[in-house]
Amino acid sequence: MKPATLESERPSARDRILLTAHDLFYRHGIRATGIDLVIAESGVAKLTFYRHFPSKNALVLAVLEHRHRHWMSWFTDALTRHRPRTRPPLEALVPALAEWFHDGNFRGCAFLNTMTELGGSLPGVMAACRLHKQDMTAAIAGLLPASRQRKRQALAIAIAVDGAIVHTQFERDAKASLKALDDLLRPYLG
Amino acid sequence: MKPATLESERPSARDRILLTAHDLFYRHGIRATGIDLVIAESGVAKLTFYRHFPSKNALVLAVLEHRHRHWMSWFTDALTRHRPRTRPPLEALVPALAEWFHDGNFRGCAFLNTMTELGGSLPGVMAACRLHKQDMTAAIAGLLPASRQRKRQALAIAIAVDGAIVHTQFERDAKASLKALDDLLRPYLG
DNA sequence: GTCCATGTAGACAAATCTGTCTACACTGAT
DNA sequence: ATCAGTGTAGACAGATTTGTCTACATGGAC
Repeated sequence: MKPATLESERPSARDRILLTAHDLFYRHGIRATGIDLVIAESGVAKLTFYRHFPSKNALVLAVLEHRHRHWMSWFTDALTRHRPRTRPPLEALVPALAEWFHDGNFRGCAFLNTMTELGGSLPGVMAACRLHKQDMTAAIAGLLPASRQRKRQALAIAIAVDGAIVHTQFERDAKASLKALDDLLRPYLG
Repeated sequence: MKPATLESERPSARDRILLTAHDLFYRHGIRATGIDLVIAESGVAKLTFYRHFPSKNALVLAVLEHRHRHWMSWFTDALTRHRPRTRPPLEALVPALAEWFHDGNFRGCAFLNTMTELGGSLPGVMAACRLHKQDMTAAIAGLLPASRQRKRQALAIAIAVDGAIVHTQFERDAKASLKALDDLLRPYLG
């Protein structure tokens, strides 16, 4: 996952804020990350920050939106990269996730994390999280053969994936999680 | 899940603090819950609080310990209550979880929530979370027939359960989660 | 009776966090 | 040349949070 911006020029102030916040929020959590730190790390003045984002909450929502675009484009790309020629496309799922789980910066699903941190308190977070999971599930459904049970199967698989994500997050053992996920997926591989 | 204390007498100051904190932390998150609120809600003086718990962090760890005991005793009890006479014991799992998921106060796994909120920052939280999941997995293993793959199967099932927990948490649709979990478990039911 | 553990009420210090405000500099378009 | 937009630096207000401290009450053990 992620180069984020390959452009060689220095990104605009807004982008620097967004990317810095994305990193800090993901790494340390949102409530644990003060605005002042985001501002210092992105090398921007306080007034500049507040010109682009009216509040920390607005920044949080913008970061989630950015994260969603970024993650989904990585995910669909990884799925096509690992797509096997002859065998069922679903086999791409575990290798794709393996890329992510083995990334040194992996800290679970940003949407699940954000939701547990401030799901109830910041309106919009819940919706963003649902949208994200919905799109992830749809991408998984795209790997399954058309059938009357496709949606149902995709949901079960998405739930297994979420389990593997959180398990990797606290157990720090990507290999074991992936093997277990593979076990759970076996019946769906035809 | 839970009556917590059936004793008719007023619980001790320490217990009131512990139970109040448990509720508030679980419902609104830990960082979102100030010490002052815990103190006010448990009807205790500030000094009394600090005589029992040297800091908020100590309270957090005590609450997790309490939660672990409480949850595990509910879990094993629910599993035996739903144990079918003639069919495989694993069939008790979904009905047991259904009790929890349908509880109006359900807000996901307290350990996963706490870990995402302050896993890195408060030493001890990570360990408590691992211990909890380890014990949960062991309880699940107890439902499986002895075999060389029992541990491996229990891990896969525990991951599916965690997925169902978080899915219920953000989608608020216990029925769908439980059906999907049932799908995932089918191969393990013999 | 005295002492100690345990309790209540609430003021207070110190840190931290969000958001506002003043003052100034650079750049490109008109 | 001027002006609007965007930027920097940093002081400041106001709220909130954790944890300490003083002063006092009660009830059981010895």
